[in-house]
Amino acid sequence: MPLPSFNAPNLGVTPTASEVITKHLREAIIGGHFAEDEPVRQDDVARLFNVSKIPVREALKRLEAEGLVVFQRNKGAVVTRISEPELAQIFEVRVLLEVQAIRLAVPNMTEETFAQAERICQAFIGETDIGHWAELNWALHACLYEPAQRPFLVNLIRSIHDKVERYLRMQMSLSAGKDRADHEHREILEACRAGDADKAAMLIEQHIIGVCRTLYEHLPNRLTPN
Amino acid sequence: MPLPSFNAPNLGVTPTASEVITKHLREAIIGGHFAEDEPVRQDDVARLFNVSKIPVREALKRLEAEGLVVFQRNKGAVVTRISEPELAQIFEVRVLLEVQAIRLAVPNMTEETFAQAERICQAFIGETDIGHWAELNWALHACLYEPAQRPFLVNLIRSIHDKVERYLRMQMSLSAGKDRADHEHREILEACRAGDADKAAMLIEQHIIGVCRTLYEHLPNRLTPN
DNA sequence: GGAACGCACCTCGTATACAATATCTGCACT
DNA sequence: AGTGCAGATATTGTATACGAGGTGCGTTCC
Repeated sequence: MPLPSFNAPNLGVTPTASEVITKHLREAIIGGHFAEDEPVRQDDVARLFNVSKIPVREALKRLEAEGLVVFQRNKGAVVTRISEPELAQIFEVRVLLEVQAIRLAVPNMTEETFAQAERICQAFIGETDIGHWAELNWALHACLYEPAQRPFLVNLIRSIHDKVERYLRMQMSLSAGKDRADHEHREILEACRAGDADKAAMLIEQHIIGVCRTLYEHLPNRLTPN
Repeated sequence: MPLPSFNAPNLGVTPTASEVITKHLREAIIGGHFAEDEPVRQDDVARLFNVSKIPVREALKRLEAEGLVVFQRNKGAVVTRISEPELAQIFEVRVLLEVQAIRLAVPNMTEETFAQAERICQAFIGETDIGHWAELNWALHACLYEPAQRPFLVNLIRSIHDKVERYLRMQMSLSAGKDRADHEHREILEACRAGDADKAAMLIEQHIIGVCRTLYEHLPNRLTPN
C-alpha cells in the first residue's frame, strides 16, 4: 500500500543552525540592514542567535560564494560594495536572461499564471513596507518566468536579483519608483495576456534598463577607490 | 604621491586552510574525481589535509553555494548529479551568455588577443592529459571573452562552466571530441580576426550546441529517479 | 525464513578552547 | 605635532570534544 500520501511535515529536513543563520543574514544584507563595507562580526551574530561562531562562519562562507560578503584574512567578512561599472554589467546580464525567460514563458502561460500575477500586482499597490515591495517585485518576475519551465535559468536570475536587491529598494523608494514599477508591470502582464512574447520581452528589457537608469541618476556619486 | 604601483607581493593574502581546501576540492569535483552522488566524508578530507573538520566544512559550504555538492541533514555533502534536463538548460544559458560575451569582445580584440589565443590552441593540440584539455579549453574561451571588459559576465560564465566541466571532459575524451573542438576553436578565432562578430557569435553558438548534442548522444542512459 | 528490536559504530553539527593576528591606547622620544 | 614602540584588547581561524542522529548487524520472536 503506497500510503495515502497525506501531507506529512517532511521531517528530516529540519534546518541546521547554519542554514537558518544563512537565510537570516542573507535577508539582512539584501534588505540593506548592513552598510556597504561594514564588517560582520562573527561573535555578535553568534550571540544574536545564541550559537557559537562555527555555524555563523559557515553561513558567511555560503554568502561569500553568493557574492554578498567578502572575507579578508584575519579581518573577517565585510558586506560587498558593488561598483557602478559592475552594477551596469549586472543589469546588462539581467536583461539578457530575463528577456530569454519571458520569451520562453509567454507561450506556456495559463489563466492561473495571470490570476497569480494579478494578485501580486494588487498586493504590490496596497503594500506600504519597502521590504515587501522588493519581495513582491521578485514574486511577480518569478511568476512570469515560471512557465518557461527553466528552473536553472530562473534560479540564476534570482541569485543575480539578490545581489542588487538593495539597490532596487532604493530605486523604488525614491521618486515615483513604485508607481512606475507598477505601471510597467501591468503593461508587461498585458502583453503576456495577449500572447505577444516579443512585446513582453521588449517591455521587460525597457523595464530593467529604466530601473538601471534611474538608479544611476540617483546614486550618490560614490567615490569607488577600487 | 600615488605610489609607483610596483608589484608588491601583496602580503596579507596568505590563503587560509579553508580556502586551500575549497580550491582543491573544487578541482577534484570538477575533474570528476568523485562519482556523482558520492558522499564527501569530512573526516577523510580533514585527515588528507592534516586539519580538523572545521575548514573542510567551510569549504563544502562554499561548494554547496556553487552547486557542486548538496548537504543532506546529518548525512553530509554529496556530489551533485546533474539531470539531463538541467544539463540542457545550462547549455541553453551558456549559449546566451557566451554569444553576448564574444559579440562585445570582438571589436576590442587586439593582436595580443590573437597571439594569446593562438598559443592556447597550440598548447591544446599538443596536450595529452584530459584534465589539461579542459583547462586549456576554458583558457581559450576566457581569452576570447576578456576583451569584452565585462568581468561580471565572464565570471558568471566561468561558474557555469565549472558546473559542467566534468561532462566537457567526457565529451572531449570520446570520439574525435578533441580534434573537433580544436577545429571549431580555430574557426571561431578566424572569425574574430576578421572582426566578424556576427559570425563569431554564430560559431560559438554552434560550438556549444554541438558539444551539448554529442554529450546527449553519448551519455549513458542514466535513470534519473526524480 | 522473515520482520522487529537492540546495540555497537560511524558521521555529522556545534560548543568550547586557544593560538595567531589585527587593532587600539598610552607613552616616550624628537 | 608627529613617529615609534609596548602592552592591552578584540577578533579571527582552527583544534578538540561531545551529543545527536544515522547505519549496519546480530538476536529474538513469530
